[in-house]
Amino acid sequence: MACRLTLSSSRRKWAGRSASNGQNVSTTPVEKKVKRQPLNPERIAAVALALADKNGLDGLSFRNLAKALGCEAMSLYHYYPSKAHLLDAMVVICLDELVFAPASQHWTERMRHVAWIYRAMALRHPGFFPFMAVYRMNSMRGLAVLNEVLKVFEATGSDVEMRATHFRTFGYYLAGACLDETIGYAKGPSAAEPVSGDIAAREFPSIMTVGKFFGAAHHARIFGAGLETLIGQIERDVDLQKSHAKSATP
Amino acid sequence: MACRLTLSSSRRKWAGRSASNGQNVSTTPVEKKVKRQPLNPERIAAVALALADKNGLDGLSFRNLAKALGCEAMSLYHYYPSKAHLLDAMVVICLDELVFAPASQHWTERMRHVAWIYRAMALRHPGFFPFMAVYRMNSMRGLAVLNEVLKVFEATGSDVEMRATHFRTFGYYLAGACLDETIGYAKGPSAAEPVSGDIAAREFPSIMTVGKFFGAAHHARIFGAGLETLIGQIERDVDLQKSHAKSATP
DNA sequence: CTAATGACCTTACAAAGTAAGGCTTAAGAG
DNA sequence: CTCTTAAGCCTTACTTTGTAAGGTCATTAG
Repeated sequence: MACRLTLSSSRRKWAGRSASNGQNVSTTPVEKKVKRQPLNPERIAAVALALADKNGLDGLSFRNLAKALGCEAMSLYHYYPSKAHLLDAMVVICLDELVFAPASQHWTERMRHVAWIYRAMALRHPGFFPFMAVYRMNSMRGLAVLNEVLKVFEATGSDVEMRATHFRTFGYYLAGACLDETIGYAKGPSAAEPVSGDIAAREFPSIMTVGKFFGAAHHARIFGAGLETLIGQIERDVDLQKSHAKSATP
Repeated sequence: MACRLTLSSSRRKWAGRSASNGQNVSTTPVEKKVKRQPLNPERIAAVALALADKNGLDGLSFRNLAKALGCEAMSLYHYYPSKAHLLDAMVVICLDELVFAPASQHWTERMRHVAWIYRAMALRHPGFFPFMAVYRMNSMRGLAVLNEVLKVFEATGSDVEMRATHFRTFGYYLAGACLDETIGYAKGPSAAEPVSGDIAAREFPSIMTVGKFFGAAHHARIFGAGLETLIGQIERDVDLQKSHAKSATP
């Protein structure tokens, strides 16, 4: 109930204020509009996404974001009622980057396309993707994407259970692969001794042996290998089911 | 620099103190040791893990944890220098639950075993696993686990590049599947309109159709399906490579 | 000119991690 | 039996976070 602000911090705040948007004050109208673009939801979310990708999710606070936008933290609440809503908007930006192949293409091609554009999206947002991977896609936009992908699996002509199964295993693989490829970026809270190369070489020879194929140069090839395995299996399953159906109704 | 504490909050704190551990004070020695087990790193990490699994990662703060342990937040710093270190210890608990199959078994069986015990571990810790999935396994214990799994892939007899590839795709799948199965638990920060069933049925018919196979009852079967696809591919690749090697040196 | 509206800001607070250091108690030294 | 010491736990305080409540100021409507 009593005094809460120290004089020093209070003074610092005012100093910052008068320096940062001096162009609003009527005195000394030099430097008319240094950066004072008006705010809007799109710009906020876009800058937030860029910030998250650069500094990781932990580097994205309302105050940091406001600084990047040239405004105050509370101003953002005029456009997003909470941080969760902002994060949702950032997810939407990412999801909107997913442009699917036309239905005229063969489903194997469409499936490949889904996988590669999803991965490309993840790699474009390495700092933010780990959040997306844990994001429940039960929003309007999220479900729309899932629905679109499911249409590709419908195009295989398999029955409901089979395409549900294929869809999920496909999704598991995509999420896991993209997560793994982006995890290095967003340095999460791990304080553990990042084991030195010397020790690793002595203690973990199996890791050392395969180590040279773990670099980024091999990521795309490995991703493709797993992907083709899954698509190949789907093809075989679909063909088998179709031949069964044919023999059942001769 | 001036006064910072309000009298009211200060008074509340003291009231809480004298009430909570009255057994330490020499007055009224009723209720000798209600719950005052001494702290130790193992107990702290175990309780933290239980707490994270119950309330999700966001429900795990030093203050909450201290309350669950019957001590004060700062006491935990006597055993863990930071929250990151505590999280590392929790990861170690989870990793220690992974007991691998003996090397005498066929590699296909060992691979299946790895997959199923990993999934079991994830499902035992649904609230914490999403953290693990994003955790960089470059700690001593993490690398030890990876090394152990790699030994299984060495047992296939394939060359270095091939087993690196198989290992990674296998890991992608595992991580993605387990993450997906545990995401529902840890309700992350999504404020988005959780679309109502009515709307979903109208707007997303493809999702509705497969919806009944998305329940937990189908999780194990679907996980197994993808797993067998991958193992089957690995078998085929390995056999092919071996036959090539044989024909090259007749 | 006045009033209202929209856009942005200030202040304040609770909860989080944690730095600095104080109290308490039990074990050993004299 | 007293004194010292240190382990174990705690208080206080500071910073950073999200955000509630409400203020300010300019632009536009009446």
